[in-house]
Amino acid sequence: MDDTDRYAYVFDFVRSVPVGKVVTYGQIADEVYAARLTARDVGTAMRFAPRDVPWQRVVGAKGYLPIAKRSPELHLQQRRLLEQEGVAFLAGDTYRVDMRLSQWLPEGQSQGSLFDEGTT
DNA sequence: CCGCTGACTCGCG
DNA sequence: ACGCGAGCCAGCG
Repeated sequence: MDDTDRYAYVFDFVRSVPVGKVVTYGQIADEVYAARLTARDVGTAMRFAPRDVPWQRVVGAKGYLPIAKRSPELHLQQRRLLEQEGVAFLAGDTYRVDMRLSQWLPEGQSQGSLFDEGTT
């Protein structure tokens, strides 16, 4: 693959994320093996994301929003966009998305929490 | 080509 | 549960 196509896999994957769902940087790096990128590179890729890419649906591990640390403004916008799409945040925490409810799992992937659900 | 930075993660205290 | 440091590797000056 050409270097110029490297991020294209990432962008395409993000575009495939349904409204109301989110994916993590690490998940993308792992899922889009064709791009051969690390989670951090996915973050770099998002800076180059075309306008038609729903960047707000990409979150950090555990639903944390890494952008919050660098740009409070982008963090606010991301949170607002996600809330519009119906993505739930953890109660009293504007920095974390409720991954159990909103993480998008491409076909085939099993959600570990389905087994851990009955914790009580 | 070299060194630093960063929209990340994971592991340890 | 939380902060901190190390590892990673592609951009950028």
